[in-house]
Order: sequence, then C-alpha cells, then structure tokens
Amino acid sequence: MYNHKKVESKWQQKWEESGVYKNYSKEKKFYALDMFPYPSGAGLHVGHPKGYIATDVYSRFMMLNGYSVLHPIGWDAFGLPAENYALENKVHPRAAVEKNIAVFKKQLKKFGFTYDWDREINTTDPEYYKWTQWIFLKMFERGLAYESDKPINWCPKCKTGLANEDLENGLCERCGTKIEQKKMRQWVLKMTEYADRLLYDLDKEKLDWEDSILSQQKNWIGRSEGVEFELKIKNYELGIKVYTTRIDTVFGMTYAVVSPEHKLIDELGDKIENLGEVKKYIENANKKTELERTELQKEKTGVELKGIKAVNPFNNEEIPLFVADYVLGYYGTGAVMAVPAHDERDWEFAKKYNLSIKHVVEPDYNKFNTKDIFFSSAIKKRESLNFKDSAIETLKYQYSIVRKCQSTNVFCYIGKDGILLNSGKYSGMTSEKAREEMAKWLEKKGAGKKKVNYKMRDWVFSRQRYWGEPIPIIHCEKCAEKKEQVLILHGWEDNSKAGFIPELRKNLESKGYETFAFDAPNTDEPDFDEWFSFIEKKIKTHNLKGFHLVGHSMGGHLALKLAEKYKLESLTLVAPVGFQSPDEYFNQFSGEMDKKELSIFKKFQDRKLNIKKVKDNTGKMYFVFGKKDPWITSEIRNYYIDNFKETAEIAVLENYGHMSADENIKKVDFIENLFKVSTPGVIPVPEKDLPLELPEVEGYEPTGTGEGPLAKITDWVNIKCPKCGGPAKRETNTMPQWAGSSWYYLRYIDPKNKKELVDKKEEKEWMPVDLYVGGAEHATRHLLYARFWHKFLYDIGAVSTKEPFKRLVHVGLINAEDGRKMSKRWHNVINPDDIIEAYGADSIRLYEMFMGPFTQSIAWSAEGVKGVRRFLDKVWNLFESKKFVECGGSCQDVPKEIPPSLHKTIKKVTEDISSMRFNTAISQMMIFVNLVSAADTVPRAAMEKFLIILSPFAPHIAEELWSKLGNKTGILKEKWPEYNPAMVKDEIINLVIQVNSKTRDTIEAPADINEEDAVKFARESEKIKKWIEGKEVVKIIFVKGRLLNIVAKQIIKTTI
RNA sequence: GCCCGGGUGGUGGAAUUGGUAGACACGCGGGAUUCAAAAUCCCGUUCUCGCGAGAGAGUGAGGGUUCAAGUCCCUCCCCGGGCACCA
Repeated sequence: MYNHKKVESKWQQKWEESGVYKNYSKEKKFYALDMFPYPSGAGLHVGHPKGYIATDVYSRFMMLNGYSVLHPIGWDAFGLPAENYALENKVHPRAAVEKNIAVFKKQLKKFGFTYDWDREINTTDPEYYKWTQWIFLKMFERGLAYESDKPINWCPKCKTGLANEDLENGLCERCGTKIEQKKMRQWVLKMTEYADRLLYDLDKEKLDWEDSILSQQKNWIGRSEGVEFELKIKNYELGIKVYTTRIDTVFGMTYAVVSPEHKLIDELGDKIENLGEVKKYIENANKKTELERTELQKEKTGVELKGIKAVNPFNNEEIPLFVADYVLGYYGTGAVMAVPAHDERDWEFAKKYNLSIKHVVEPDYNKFNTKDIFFSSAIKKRESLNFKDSAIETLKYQYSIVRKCQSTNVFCYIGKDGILLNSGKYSGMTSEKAREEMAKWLEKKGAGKKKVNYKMRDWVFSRQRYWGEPIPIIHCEKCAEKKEQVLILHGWEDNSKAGFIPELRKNLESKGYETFAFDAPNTDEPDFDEWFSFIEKKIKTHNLKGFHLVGHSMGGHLALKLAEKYKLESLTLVAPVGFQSPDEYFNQFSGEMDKKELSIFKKFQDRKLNIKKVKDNTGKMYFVFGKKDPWITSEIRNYYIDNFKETAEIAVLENYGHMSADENIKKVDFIENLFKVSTPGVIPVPEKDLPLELPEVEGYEPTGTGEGPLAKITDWVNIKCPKCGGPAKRETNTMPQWAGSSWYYLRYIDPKNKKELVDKKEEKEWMPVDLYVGGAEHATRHLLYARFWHKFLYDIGAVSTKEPFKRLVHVGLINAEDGRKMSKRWHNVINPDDIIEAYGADSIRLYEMFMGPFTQSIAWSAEGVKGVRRFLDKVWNLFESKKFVECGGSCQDVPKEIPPSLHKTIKKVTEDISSMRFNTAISQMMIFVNLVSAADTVPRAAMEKFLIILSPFAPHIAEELWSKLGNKTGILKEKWPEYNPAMVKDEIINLVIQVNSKTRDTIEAPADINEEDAVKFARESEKIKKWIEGKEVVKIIFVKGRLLNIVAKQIIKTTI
C-alpha cells in the first residue's frame, strides 16, 4: 500500500534540505510566475493552488529540460481587505497579516512546490515598499504622479477614493456600496500618457496572451479615432469643442449637447434666458450617484439653453443647444453634436423632446448579398427601439423601406459604413471617404482636427486609509508661497532677448515664476571661464537659491558645470554641447567653421563633467534634443542619454534642429511644459529617507474627511521641510492595494538588494517572465497597472524589456460541487489540507490538472480525487508486483505494444505540458499505465522514463519509486526523455472503409498501404460487397493512413 | 446593446490540416473476492429498435459547402465572462 503521508513528508524535507530547486547555473533560463496571493483570513481553499500547481508542473518540466528555473512566491498584503479584516477582528492589520501568512505558508508547503523560499517577498515589508515608494518618487519627478481635485469615485462605506478599475457596475468592488462622485484632493498617476503604448504592445506577435485577456484590456483602454471640431455660438465670441467618431453624419446634426459639468454654462451666464432652470438641472444631475446615472439611462433628460444657438460649420445651420447628463463630462470634450437619425441615444432624446431628425446616411445596398439580410437586422433594431408607429409586418415585404421612412423621419441606419445623402458636396460618398474628406476640410479651415480618445482614465492612486504604503510627499506652505526662480542661459552668438528666451520668460512669469536671463560677455568668442565667473557673480547679486536652471547649447554646457556646484531645483538642457568630445566630432564641422571658430568651439567644451555631483545637486532633469540638429549629433546626445537616462527625462524631437533663434517660437511649448509639473510646496521625501515607514497608530479607522487616519499622528505628520527647513506636513494618504503588486515580479530576481530595486545584470538575465499564471479577474487591473509601471521603469532605464510578461495563461476557477462559488457563506468550501491528509498532495495536484482544460471553470468532484488516487495506487502496485527486466534492443517477454506506447506517451506529455493541456497529458499516462498493468514483465528503462514524465505532476511518489529502483540521485537531476519518432508511428493501422461516407468496415493494414491495395482489400470484404453490390462505383477517395471512401450510385435501369 | 469565450453521453471532458464522435476518468449496471462491508480485480455502459448479427439516429436549432462537417460558411437560440449613455 502506498503511504502518501510518510512518503510526502520525507521528500518535502529532503528537497528543502538539499535546495534542489535553487539551481541557477544553467545556461538557459525560465521564469515561472504565479500571481502572488493575498493572505486573507479564510486560508486557502482548493481553488487557489490550481494555478500554482500548473506553474510547478511547468517549472519541474523545464528543470528536467535543463533550464535554470526561477519560481518564487510572496505575499501581497497591503490594502483594504486586510484592513477591513483587522477592523472586524479588532487586531492590528500587521498582526493579522502575519498570522494569515503563516497559515498560507504552512498550507502551500504541503504541496511540494519548487518555490525558492529564500526569495519570499512581502509588500508590507519596509525593505520592500521602500522601492514601491521609490518608483512613486520617480514618477513624481517626471510629472506622472500629480495632485488633482477633480471629482472621483468615493466609497462612503470604505471611506476612501477609488480608481475606475475598482468599480463593479457603479458599486464598490470590495463592499458593494453605491459609489458617489466626490470632489477632493487626491494623487493620480498619469496612466493615460501610456495609453497608446499600452495598447500598441498588446499584440499577439509580441505577447503570447490569450485572446480573451487581450481583448478585455483593449476594450478597457478603449481607443477611438474621431474628429474634434468647434461649433461657434451665435452672436458670441465663444465656441464649444465637440468630439465625434461619425463626422460623416455631421449634416444630420439637428442639435448639440453639453454635459452638466461643461464650462460653457458659466461662460454664458445670464445670456442664457432660462439660466435658473438650467442651473437647477445641473444641480440635480450632480446629486445623482454614478449608479443612478446609469440606472436611469432609459429616460434621457435635458434642458435647452434658451436664447443660445450653435452653428454647424459645414452648412452654417443654426441649431439648438442642450445640457443633458447623458453626455459625460470626463470623456472627449464633454460636449457632442447630436445626430438623431444615426445614433440611438440622440434618437431617444430627439423623440422625447420632439426635435427634428435628419437622415444623411443610407446603407450601401451593394454590400448586402440579399436585401433580406439587411432588412432583418434593420427591423430588429427598430423593434428594440420600441418602434410602433408603423407596421413592421408590412415593412418586411417592402424593399422601399428606406425612402418611406425617410419621409416620415423615423428610420435609423446605425451602420458605420454607408452612402451619404443630403450632405452637400459630400453626398454620394461612402462614409469612410467622407470621414477622411471632412476631417481634411476642418483641418484646412482650422476649425477641427483628427483626434484619438481613450476610455481609460488616469489612475486615482491615493487611499484615505491606514494599511498601505505612505505616499512619500511633504506639503510645505512656505515653499508654496515662495517664488520659484528660473535662470536661463543662452548660447554662442546669442543673447538674452533672442530665440525662445523672451517667450519662455513671459510664460513662466505669468505662472508666478521669477526669471533671470543675462547677456554673457564676448558672445562672439565665448570663453568658458569668463562666462562662468560672470554667471556666478549674477547668482550672488540676485541671491538665487535652489533655483531652476535652463541652458541652451553652450549655455547648456555652462549649466551642467554650474550644477556641479549649486543645488538646483531643476535643470533643463536644450541641445547642450558636449564634454571633451573626440577630434573626429569637431573635424566634421571644418566645412562650416574656420579654424578660429573651431578652436573656440572646441575649447569651450574641453573639460570633464562630474556626473555624480550633478545628479546629487539637481532635482528634476529635462534634456531636449532635436533630431535634425546639425551641431548636437547623435554621439553627443548619446553621451547624455547613457549617463543620465535613469535620472533625466530625455526627449528627442523628430522635426527639430538646434532650437535657437532661427526656429519657430512655438517650440518654447515643450520647455514650458516641463515646469507645469512642479507644484510649489509639494516636496518629495528625499530618496535617502526611504523607506518612509508606516507609523504605529492607536486607531486606524477611516476618518471620512478626505485625510487618512495617519493625520491623527501629529508628531509624524508635522515635520521640517527638507527644502526650506520650515514647518511642513506629511501627506497622510496611502497607496492603493495595487501599488506593491505592480512591480513585485522584479523584486524576486534580487530580493535583498539594498542599493537598487533590482540589479541590472540579474534583471537582464531573468526578464521577461516566461510564464505568468493567474486569475482572469486581474485582466484590467493588476495586469494593466503592472504593464504601465513596467513601461515607466523601462523609460528610466531600470528594466530592459518593454513588456513584463511574455506568456500569460489564466487559470479557470474551481467551483464547489453544488456548482456555486466556494464560499464560507454557502458552507461548501473544501480545504486542501483535508484532501492532502486523506489522499496526498500528489493526488490533489494530479486531480486539479486532470479535471478539465486548465483555463476553464469546473466544479470540484470528491469522486474525481478518488479516481486519480486510484491511478497513483496502480502506479505504485506496478512497481511492487511486476517483474522488471533489463533489455537493450528487444526483450522477448515484454509485450510488443509497450515500447511504442511509451514513446507516444512521452511525445504527448511533452507537447501537452508545453501547451498547458495537462488533462490530456495525464490521460495518456493513464493509458500507458493501463497497458503496462496487463503485462507480467516490464522493461525497467521504460518505467524509469515513465517516472520522469510523471514527476512534474506527482513528484513525491515519482521520487520515492525512483529511489526504490536503486537510484542514488534525485529525479530532478535527470534529463527529460526524448521520444523516437519512428516508434510513435503505427506500423499497422485500422484502415477505415466507407461506402458513401458511412463506415462499413475497418481492415488491419500496413500504415503505408497504397490506394490500389486498399481498394483490392475493400473489394474482398464481405461487409463492403454487401453495400456496393448492384451499384456503380463513381468515385474513390483515399486518404493515406486513414480511410478509403467508395462512392457508389444505384444503377438506374431504364427500360425503353 | 457591444466585445470575448463556450454549447458533445448520466457527469468532468477527448477528437491533429475536415477523415471511425465519445479517448481518459467519474458514476452506474453485472460478475469475482469476502461471513459481510470497504477496498481491489474483470466485463458492460451515447440513444432507439433487435435475442443476435446488425440497422438507424446522433455533437444547441435551422440551412449551406464537401465524397466526408463537432470541426468551414450563413441565420438563429441558449450559457459563462467582460464593458456599458465612451458620442
């Protein structure tokens, strides 16, 4: 009898002692990753480990195939669930988390997984979240983390703001409470800046992800291509921008709508005749929760702005303007053109308020094979719109449906492609063409342009809760009041009034900056030392301290040298010249410069730069280059990119040159943009002070005030400003649960590194993750967030790949036997501990892989577990009872079917593990074992190979039998067996004989039988004779190695 | 409404490029073993008709392409998941 308890604990102990999994010295690598668990209070149920089993099978498979396998595990333990659990059970979240982790760990260890526990990580460990905070600071530096006070989703029960990704049908994903829109200060990550790249890299060519998850993410990002254009307001110098994807229907616009949040209402003020009514409507709309706005979507409401008309730029028609809450403030421009004939929502609204409907696109009938196909769907659509004013039954028979309905103004054709009518010069064009042409026309006129929009919004990143990473930010009032100083340095033969400098100063001063720009001496023959001491004097006389520095060209060089000496708030370099560039670099300008000029140019740059000092002294860094710059060639550019890519934001602009006086002043935009991100008074915690530890606190109940519970700890909150030394306050919001999990896979690679988030060399060695397994519920949250962070880390040079997860497979759920979800509430939870106790870890491993296709949700079956245990017993008994023989080429006593079956099994198991079809791999092993069980004598070598391919699924029993065979080294040290292709092919096959495509007989035949012989055999068969007798054979189809199909027809006897 | 999956015995599910539908397992029926039960082993198990050989039907429904369709095409129904007033 197989004693699983004894065998499993014995080997688990031995494996752990020998560290057999931690073999990282092989040439090829494989990184297998599980979505790390959230250690909840309930412990594991049998559904949780399914994915872990799969990665473990895969990891062992890869180890046996000679790979170094990284297979780590850790804990994702910050966030609301742990905190809510702690609140309910009146314990500290840390204590709860620690206790839960201990339980989870004990449970997981019983499975015999190949985890390297030395790499265990925990997101709540300060040594870990130090780097979560570090990433946040880097984002803040680059303007990707910003404060906003726009309305956000607020959960009144959890008392915290939430990201869009945290909602389910307008309810809080955690507690099911209705979400409110609340205006409050919050931290937001600019995820939309990455929308394009997040979408573009979601490509089957680049990522081996399942279609369902790819499409879910694509939908979430929600890219749409359209046109943004302006509708002028009649009699006023005002306009509203609208966004549409259907500009081809613009001649059908009969009114326009702005959202309740739209600024136009305030701009027009009492020019709106019914302002009171309008304001009342807006007030009511704002009171609605997100849910109410969706629940009430059937009834559209709105109010006309009386006395106000908008003008359609295409035909100068004047149209009424409405405010209505079916238009969303946060998408597009917050205003739309309404075309009731071709948009269902506008159609509903127009019907209700009796607005005119103008039909401008009809279907392209040539595209439909039959009119019936088109009209059946058209009629369906009409039915769904409660179309009652005409008899559908009669319409079904009338192909003149379109014209008829046109005259009654009710037909809607909603298709994206059609032919335009009633559209001026665009009439007769296809929709597609018209969209192109109309966009061109608008662009030419300067009234609009093509625009891409995304549904995805920026990530609301702050939580007004306790149990999360503190956001490492300090608010300083004194710094907020202080004027920021900006010093701008010009270049060779330039001055402070030329180029982009005056425009930049104007822009910055209007934003409250104090700017300085001076004319350097001898700009014809600049001498570095002269310029340097000149500027130092100016810094002293104007008392510049902690200022921003901008330098262009040679001024950029100067700026860098100043940065070695002075503490800078920020450093912006526009096309800076280089440092000690090689002679070849200067020689290439000998055509443009004479000897004297060349020597001035060279001498100015003839010094070294202390890069470390610059980095230490400088806050944010922005480098801007033009790709068409004749002076700053790619070699100079690369010098800066190589040395500063981790600390500086570097932009290389396609169509720009040296960006000096001769270039368009507009180019100042990009420099000015760089200053937008610095909000005065918002001070990052200095990197050296990380981790900013979460302080202990008496009560961590949420306050509901918009401040986190941390606000109550005054001696933590009140702090000296690291910038000015004055009194300042810490940020009291914490990060959301999804922060720590957005980069954890990197930390496993180098979990104890104190200097870096991950060692560069190690990162390059292990990334990307080769196989990532986890639940599909993370498709639009964790996986999106992690990809976003990863791309950011790529941009700052912290990681070497653009995408983190090469192959992603989602694990199907395990439901309870009653078909419901496993839940405490239903009392149907199955604890893996009990299954392991009764049947062993190998049984649960094998069962969960055998129960069905891996990605599919399937109900648990107690009987099923018994079944696979029966299989394991059979394997065990095989090794107890059979006679094992050594045989080289052939053995007489061994049934001849065994070797081919073994090779088929090796082939199938190899292929099926690779494609994650574990269920069929196991069934093939069962077939093999059934065959072997029937024999008395078995070849030892075959059984050894079988144990190796069984071992990824059932490692304990395989290892035990392996050692019982007398092997001294562990089974994981073995090589995965290869199959012999010749053995896999059957020599004798059952050739199927069909008559008129119905199988009537099968004959045993050599696999390579040709058509002629097959027909001969077939004709000899009594069964076949019976079916073709008296018939004429009209055709013979022969599929080699498979079947023969005789097509025979009844002979029709004709009598004359 | 839109976007992804999926629909095969009593159950979980197999089925290469279209080529014997139901592998493997569970359950069930029968038998062996046992004082008996559990466990184990053997046989059977898509449905209908038939003692049987065998015949017919059959992969959600209907239609089509083909010598041949679970597989490809069209229309529709149902189930699961995601999104949802995104202009």
